[in-house]
Amino acid sequence: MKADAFVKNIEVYCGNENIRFTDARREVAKIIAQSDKAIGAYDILDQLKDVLDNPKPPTVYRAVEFLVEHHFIHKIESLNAFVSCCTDHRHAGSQFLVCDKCGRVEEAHLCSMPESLSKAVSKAQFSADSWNVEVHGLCGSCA
Amino acid sequence: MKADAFVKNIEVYCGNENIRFTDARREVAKIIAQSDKAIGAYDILDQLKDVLDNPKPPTVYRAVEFLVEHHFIHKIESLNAFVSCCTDHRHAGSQFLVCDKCGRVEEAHLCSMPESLSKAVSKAQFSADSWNVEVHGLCGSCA
DNA sequence: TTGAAAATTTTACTATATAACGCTATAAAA
DNA sequence: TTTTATAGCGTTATATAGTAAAATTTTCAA
Repeated sequence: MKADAFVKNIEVYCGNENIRFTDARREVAKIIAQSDKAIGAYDILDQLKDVLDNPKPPTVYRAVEFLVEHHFIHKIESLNAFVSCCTDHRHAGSQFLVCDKCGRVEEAHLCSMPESLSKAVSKAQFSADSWNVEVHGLCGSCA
Repeated sequence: MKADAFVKNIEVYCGNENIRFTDARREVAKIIAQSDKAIGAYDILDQLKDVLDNPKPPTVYRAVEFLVEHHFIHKIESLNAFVSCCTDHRHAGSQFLVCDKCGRVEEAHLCSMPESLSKAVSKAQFSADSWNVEVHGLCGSCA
């Protein structure tokens, strides 16, 4: 099961790094990994109520903050929702293909910032820390 | 003055297209153009109170919806805020450089989707309608 | 001058996100 | 083992962002 492997992976990471993997973090991670779409904080909260005692918004937001910081999940800004990150790599950049019909989100994996973009960045004398692309449209199954 | 020219431009457009340029639309456009940063809906609302009689959130949201639809402003998703669009072109894609220090937003102007990205999109058999890039970092003056 | 279309106003509400504060658990040092 | 520092949590309250729906007004053309 995908979600279990995902959680296991975080567990190992936290063990190595001496970071605490608390119940709230574990359950939120699991909920996000189990969802086949990007999932919003309050939907996470609803599901969290089944496994934790009376969780409140900050419980969710703290957990997602943790998971984002450590690159286990991403926030899709145009949806105010979260997806699990399937791969391991640390990246300054992320790219998502968001299907406006079925809601599924696929992550692209560009190794580096596209040249036309990095040119524009340096032309503007801008120093980039992170970059995020969100492409909206229709996925293969919905097109 | 930049904001005046901006408003004038919309006025002309609306004249040509037979679209109404109401007070709310005009004032919201002016407020956004006058701001040197991306500005949120409720900050717009605050300023709007000085020039309109008791405006409420829907007043702002309708106006920005109009301005976004007609490509006069953009929404910066990672900030939940709006910037005026300096150029005229219709684009399926937009790119922003957001300074995390001073808050200024610069728009890049890629003519087309970067090749590495469009490759990833077609590889995923995805049909793209629109794409948006938000680069965070430090601008030239703040670096 | 009236009627259809477009836009607005208003009220109320839903959704998203964070501040603040005190308490608890854990880890690390003494 | 006790102390101490810190990370994390629970709780309350509230801030910020965004929308639904219905009544009303404005506009413009027939």
